[in-house]
Amino acid sequence: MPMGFQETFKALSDDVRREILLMLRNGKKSAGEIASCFDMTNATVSYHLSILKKAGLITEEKEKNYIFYKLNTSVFEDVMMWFAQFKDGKKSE
Amino acid sequence: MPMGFQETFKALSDDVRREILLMLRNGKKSAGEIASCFDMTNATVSYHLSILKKAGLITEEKEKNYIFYKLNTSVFEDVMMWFAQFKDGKKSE
DNA sequence: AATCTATTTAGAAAATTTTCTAAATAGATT
DNA sequence: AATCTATTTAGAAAATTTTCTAAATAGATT
Repeated sequence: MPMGFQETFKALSDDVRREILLMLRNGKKSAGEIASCFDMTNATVSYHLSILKKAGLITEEKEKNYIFYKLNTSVFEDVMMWFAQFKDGKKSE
Repeated sequence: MPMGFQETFKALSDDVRREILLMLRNGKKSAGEIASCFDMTNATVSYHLSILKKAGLITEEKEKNYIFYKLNTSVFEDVMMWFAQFKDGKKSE
């Protein structure tokens, strides 16, 4: 689903979106719960959620008329891998 | 020096800048050497270098009339730490 | 079926980022 | 001292991102 690193790193480059990710560490939260933590409209938070979703960092789950979001840890692993290239990278290159 | 994560993640969110970082894995390179790998003006690459420098991801070193850039691995460690928060984060929180 | 509740989508304005051209800087060479 | 070489800075244009308001969607309740 995620188009690649460009999209994922762009998603990670915003304070609000990183805050959302931290917020989801201990389990899923609805769009409304997430939005209530910020001083911006629900529409704007929804925009940020869509960016995180496109980047593959979160997934959604509909229940009643709520939409719950939760972390997709596998993409975090991928980003970690990218950083691993800088750990004593001299050997393989 | 780096103002914090916002700046560092913003710096990492651009393809050109991530490419520069990869390019510096096997040692320092001058601004000109770096610029020659891209299809953009030296001035533009200089702009990207300044963003990476402000983010603390690279440092510069003047020699003759060249300016050499190299990775500052300690800031990479810091970013890795941020990601570590998502690794089985349930216990401590 | 009408209404309510939670959320997203569309479209526009504001803010930020990226890129360029032209000029500036600064050390090295003639 | 004049010039050359490598690089950056300034300022503007173009592109992208963030935010808002208003309207749309869709499932739940009355």
